[in-house]
Amino acid sequence: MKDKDINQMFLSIGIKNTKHRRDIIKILDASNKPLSVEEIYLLLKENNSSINLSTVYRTMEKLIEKNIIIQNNPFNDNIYRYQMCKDKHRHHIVCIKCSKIVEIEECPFKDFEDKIKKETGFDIENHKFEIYGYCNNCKKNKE
Amino acid sequence: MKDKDINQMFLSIGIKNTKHRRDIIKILDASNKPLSVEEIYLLLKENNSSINLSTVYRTMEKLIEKNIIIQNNPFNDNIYRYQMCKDKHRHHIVCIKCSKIVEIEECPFKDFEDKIKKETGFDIENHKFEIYGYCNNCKKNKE
DNA sequence: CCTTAAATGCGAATCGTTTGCATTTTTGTC
DNA sequence: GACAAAAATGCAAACGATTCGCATTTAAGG
Repeated sequence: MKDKDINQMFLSIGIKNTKHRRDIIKILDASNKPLSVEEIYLLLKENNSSINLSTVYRTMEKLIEKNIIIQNNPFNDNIYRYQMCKDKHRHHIVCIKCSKIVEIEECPFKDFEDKIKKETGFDIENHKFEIYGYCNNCKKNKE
Repeated sequence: MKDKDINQMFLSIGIKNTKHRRDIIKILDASNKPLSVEEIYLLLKENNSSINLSTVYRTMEKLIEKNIIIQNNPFNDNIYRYQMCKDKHRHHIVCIKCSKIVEIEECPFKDFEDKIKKETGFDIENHKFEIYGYCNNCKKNKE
């Protein structure tokens, strides 16, 4: 994501444009998997950008509120992970052993949502799907 | 679940048969939704069964290890919830406002899992699916 | 430049969960 | 039943991800 686009984004959602926020957006945008606050914090440090953990947390909160990112459920470790809301709705598969995360091409739940809506009467807003297994490397020695 | 069956279960999985554990199994078995440790703890108290929170936590751990129960992902509150491994694989829909939980009849992901397996090369072990919306009562005033 | 509101850093607090350790209970054997 | 060994429990303290209060700094707009 280019600086110009990032500036434009902050302007359009009406939040202040700070270096920390630009850096965080770049990191999330460049990542091919959801990142935890800790991971973002460490990546920022590597890039010589000194930042406080609470600031990362507060930025996540703000970006969720503005629908720029979404918060994923913890896998099994009680740690939230975050990813950009891309145009396309995405799911991921997670390796139980090495925690490798791979994006899944398609989301097959639209039809299912309609069905559930009829069955339960709920107005459906969102869903989360996570799938677990052993990746190519780890499946040889599942231990 | 009857006492006889519970005793038999503890015997067959090789863990000690204590009143606390029997009580917890009964509560989980009777519940139509996943329960948190806190909820189990309070239900036990109501039934005049004094127990320590850590004991509930340790019982959960043991029952997961023996594949008697499964641990669900936190919804949005960072609290784990637990449910019996019934013969049938289940999912739930959660009301965003009042947290009401309703069981969904069917799990449509078997075919999808096969597809993902081919695409990614993962050996798939498990999946978790959660769906969110407003229940019949709450959808009138979403606020 | 100057003002105001928002963002940040820092440290302390929160809260669900885990752990160490002493005590109690279960289980199997005599 | 009594006994020994292993497992389970209670209790209090520790842990760790996240949140919060508050003083300071920074961005945005006139």
